[in-house]
Amino acid sequence: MLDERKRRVLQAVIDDYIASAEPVGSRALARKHDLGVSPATIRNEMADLEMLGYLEHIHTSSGRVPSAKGYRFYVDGLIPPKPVSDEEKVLIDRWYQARVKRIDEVFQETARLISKMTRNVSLVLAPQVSQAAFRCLQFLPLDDHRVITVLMTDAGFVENKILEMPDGAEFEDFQRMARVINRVLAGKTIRSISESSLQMIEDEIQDSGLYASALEVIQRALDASKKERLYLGGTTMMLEQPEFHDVEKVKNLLLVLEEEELVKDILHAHTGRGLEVTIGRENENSSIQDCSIITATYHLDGELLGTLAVLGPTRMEYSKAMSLLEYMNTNISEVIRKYHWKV
Amino acid sequence: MLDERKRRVLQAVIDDYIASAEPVGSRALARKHDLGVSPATIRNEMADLEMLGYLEHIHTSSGRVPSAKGYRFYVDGLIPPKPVSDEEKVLIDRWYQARVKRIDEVFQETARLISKMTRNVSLVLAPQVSQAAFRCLQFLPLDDHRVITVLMTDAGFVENKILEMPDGAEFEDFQRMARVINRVLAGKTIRSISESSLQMIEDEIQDSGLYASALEVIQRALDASKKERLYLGGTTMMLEQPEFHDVEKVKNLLLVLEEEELVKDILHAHTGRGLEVTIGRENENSSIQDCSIITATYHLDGELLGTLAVLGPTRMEYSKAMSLLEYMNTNISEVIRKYHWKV
DNA sequence: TGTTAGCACTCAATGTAACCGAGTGCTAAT
DNA sequence: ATTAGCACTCGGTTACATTGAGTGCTAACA
Repeated sequence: MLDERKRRVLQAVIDDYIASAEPVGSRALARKHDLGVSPATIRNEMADLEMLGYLEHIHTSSGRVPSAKGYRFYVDGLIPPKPVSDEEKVLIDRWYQARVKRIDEVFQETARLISKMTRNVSLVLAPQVSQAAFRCLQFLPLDDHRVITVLMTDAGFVENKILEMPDGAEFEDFQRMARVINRVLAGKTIRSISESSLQMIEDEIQDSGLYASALEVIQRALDASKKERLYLGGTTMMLEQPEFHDVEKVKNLLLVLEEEELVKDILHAHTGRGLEVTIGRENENSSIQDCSIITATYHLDGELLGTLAVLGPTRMEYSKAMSLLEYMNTNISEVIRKYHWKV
Repeated sequence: MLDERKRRVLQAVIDDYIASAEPVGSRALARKHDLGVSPATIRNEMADLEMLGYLEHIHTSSGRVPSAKGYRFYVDGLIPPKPVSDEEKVLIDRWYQARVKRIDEVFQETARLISKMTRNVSLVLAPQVSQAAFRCLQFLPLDDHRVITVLMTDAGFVENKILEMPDGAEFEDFQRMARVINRVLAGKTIRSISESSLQMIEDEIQDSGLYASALEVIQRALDASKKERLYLGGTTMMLEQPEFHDVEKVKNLLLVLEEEELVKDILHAHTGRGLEVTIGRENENSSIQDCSIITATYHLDGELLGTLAVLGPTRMEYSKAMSLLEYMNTNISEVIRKYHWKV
């Protein structure tokens, strides 16, 4: 374990580097933070820290830069508390109370706020619709051979999908089907709609001669609702970070972010209860190994609903991002509770 | 008017510059395009073209670059036809025929295809929902004091919005209202729902004591449907263009593109029937004055529905982008016709 | 008279050398 | 154990010469 002074030096180095994005040297360090020792001593300490793997050296005679291990130690223990400021809280709260919104706006704006305040990319994974309670399914005629299926849930999600009517089917049939479906599924969580529920529907519908297509229709409507939605924010902001002054890097990162499934996988890797920080190489995905991700999962009644995350260069303001995520987390949980989300 | 040879030289210069992004000189020009004259002659012609304002010179002794006027002349007359290749057509057609989709997916994918094939940013402005025919409005209870309003149109658009119930209102009241509304508005274009229609509804509802909130509720549901939707594609692609190797430029452009209203205004400036090309300084908006926009409007029964556009550096492949837009335009018109869009 | 070869000239880009300065590592003094 | 001092490193900057693609002009040419 590092002694007190080493820890202070390490913290000073990292704080400095996060603020300046430049390798930090002993003299500058002694000047800014008063550690009560001379640059020479700091040099010795830094050499030790490098031996131990917490700092890195590009070459002799350029300042030190934190290593992944250094950031890890920093995040796990040294990190200075940097609570969300009151003005920021006001800003956020005002927004959340502003007015009743469609639930997807809530997620979109949450992403926007997070990225605006951390100046990094933010990611918000919204709960699967399938975790909400089924409210009703309606069919509406679109034209002679197509119907619109509208699925509604407690949380205010409305999912719609165009279905082709099987040959010979009449819209009347769909309406009858809707009545059956709604009766059987009323109040159920979408996810919990199991084989047995579908079986019941099947049984009821069978006499009407619609059996063949009925299950498929429901299945497709439900499938559409299983998709988790991903909201991105601040892809522009990241251009302000010095590490993204290189267009190649920007392009790589943007390409990753465009792959929705890939991003979801990355987020799904973090399902722990509290905040999780993944630093540089710790990331599975090699194209973001010079980035860090902070994730926060939100829950209701102990059930995992979704994830908030900040993605930035390893040199990111961990403290700020972490406290902000924590704060937004409580906010979004609150909103979801208000919307009567059922699990 | 330029004589034949000048036109050929101008075209060669622009073609070359579009392909290479480098100022083009007389020697190289003579080598690649065989114009049948020596570099010296080409130099003379280029000097003339510069006099006339079609070409520009950063300084003595670097090749020529087309001026806005040069591009304009090129676009208006010289442009080599570069039809969409058969493979590309196959690719596009296959996609369009793939399966029945939600209409918003059609627009989103159209944007993606355009940007993918032009390697530039694409913009797709979808028709206002209000240009579609009203199909039905439904209220669904969300909780004690809120209802979900679902508005459906012929074209398969489903718009939903959460409304707060006025104090003392019962969900029953909303259902009665819905019946009235649906009867009165059936078959009307949403845009054409005028004061008189609303008046009729008002009259019918009045006795029920709901008058005060009824109009407002409908109005808000309709308002939500007035919004045109904008779909963007290929913001990543543009990073491949050499003019965007500078992060500052990228940032500026991305900032503009983030301002949805601004972008819509830019597109609204072009309502002409065919393709319109706006080159560099011709753009009103100063932050895109080193870009060109090509717009194509699509129509149904003579009525303007929406816009497809490509946004790229002034040095863009006009010919390709133009023919592609034209092709996509017929495609999307076709799709819309199939979807029974009513104006 | 229009075209072309030749040539002097220009200027961005590239390469090279010198220098500066922030920073280190080591040693010796405190 | 700490620190002052000093030699050394190396990226970054500046200055300067070189290169090469390109022009403009003039004179020769068809």
